[in-house]
Amino acid sequence: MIDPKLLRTDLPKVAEALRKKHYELDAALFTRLDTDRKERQIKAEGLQAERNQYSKSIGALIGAAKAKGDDIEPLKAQGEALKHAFLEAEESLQAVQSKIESLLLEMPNIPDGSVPNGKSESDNLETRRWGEPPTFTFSPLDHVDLGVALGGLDFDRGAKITGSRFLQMRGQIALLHRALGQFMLNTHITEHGYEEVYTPYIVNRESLLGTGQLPKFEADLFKLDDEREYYLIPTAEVPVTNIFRNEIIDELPIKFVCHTPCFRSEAGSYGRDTRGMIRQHQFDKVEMVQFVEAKKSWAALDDLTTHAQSILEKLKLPYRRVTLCGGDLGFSAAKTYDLEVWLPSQSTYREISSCSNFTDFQARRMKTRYRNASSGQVEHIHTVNGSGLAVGRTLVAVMENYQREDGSIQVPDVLQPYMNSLRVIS
RNA sequence: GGAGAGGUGGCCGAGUGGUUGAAGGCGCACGCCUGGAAAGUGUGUAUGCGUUAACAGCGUAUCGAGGGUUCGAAUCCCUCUCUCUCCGCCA
Repeated sequence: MIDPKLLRTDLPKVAEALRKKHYELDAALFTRLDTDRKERQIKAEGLQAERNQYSKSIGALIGAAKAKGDDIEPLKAQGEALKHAFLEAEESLQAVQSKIESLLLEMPNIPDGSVPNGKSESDNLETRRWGEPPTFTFSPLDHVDLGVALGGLDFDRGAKITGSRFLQMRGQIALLHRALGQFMLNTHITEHGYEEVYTPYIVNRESLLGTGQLPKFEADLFKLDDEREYYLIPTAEVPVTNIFRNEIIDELPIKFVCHTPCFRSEAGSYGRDTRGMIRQHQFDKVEMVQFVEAKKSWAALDDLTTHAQSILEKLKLPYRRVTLCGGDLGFSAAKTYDLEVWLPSQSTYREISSCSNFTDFQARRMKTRYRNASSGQVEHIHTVNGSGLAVGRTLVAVMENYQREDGSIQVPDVLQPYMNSLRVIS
């Protein structure tokens, strides 16, 4: 959530910054609500102070009245009157505060000044390109044809077991998929300084509010039919980032990596990527999450992005990096770099990782803070996260880029130790 | 699923209706003491919100969460939640 103090002091500037995200901030509404809030809060707290003071003195007043033989009922009635005046003011304050809270919870993070203008994906800015797309002496197949022919990908049975956008993997393809996850996890642990965490795959509403999936994006989530309001995680970002919800952290930075399945309802994307495993309701992802001091989040984003890139480079998969434009930027992010891997079947680069700085936006929603050693003050931390990488899409990329004319797939060198030294999938 | 016991500050632990944001201890910070240290000793040591130039003062909230009773609730009542113990079941 955006710092309410910033909204009060610099409303036009915030509204202007949010326009880059194509969000129209209703400044008049906010000002009106906040003016009301201030007025009502001062009134309610004043009445409460009066009531507290009266309660403290009533013992003596009753004692004195009794000594004189006076009726003590008027004294109690006075207390009652104070209570009712306060409760009325309190109720009116609550009403306006909950309106402000809803408004704040639906307001996206402020994009960083360096974020390019633009409306959609096509306005994203390419900032890096690595590797050469492979050239084939035959016409390359897509991962569906390759995987089905190898008996490793089974979309029909996935659909039978569950429904569309689910798949089953088998044999050496399933092994390749598992090897990719293990390789990514191990690399981040041993080479990039992350600590492994295992978390629940089902989260509550508070956690989703904390990272920003709720209240606005309920439709993207799978919700359990249960009175407890539980949801399947759409990304490990949710459970991992919420580890420190409502906590004050002593030692920063903290770097976690977590391999989980992710569940997305993909509502509203019915026509897109219907073929293959690019867009599934369930996919595996290795997620990196960093908790850092406010001053250090931009360096952390650069750092984390190179960690994701190194996975692609070790796998020798050609990719490019784009900086998302304002219109394509997610709700909670201040800035995002997407990594896109080359897919021969589509002759294009497709998203395989998304690395973002959320500044203090998630931390404010989660109330995650740290004690600034130099100032002694408690401050909100910054959160930075990114995929390192989406495992399903990496499988697609390996299959397509490493395919051979006979339909077999060469195993990338770095994966062989994870696959019992298997060199070719056939 | 059944039965019972509990959730108080960074930690331990008092506190069953009225100067309790909360005794006491530990830890931590700073000072005194000391040649230096330990011991001893003194002071301080939660977070949010509001007001404010102020991280000064003042006000307000918070004793798992929410609701209720009362002039007044950490203390009484209700609901939820989490933890622990025993039985059952089970990966």
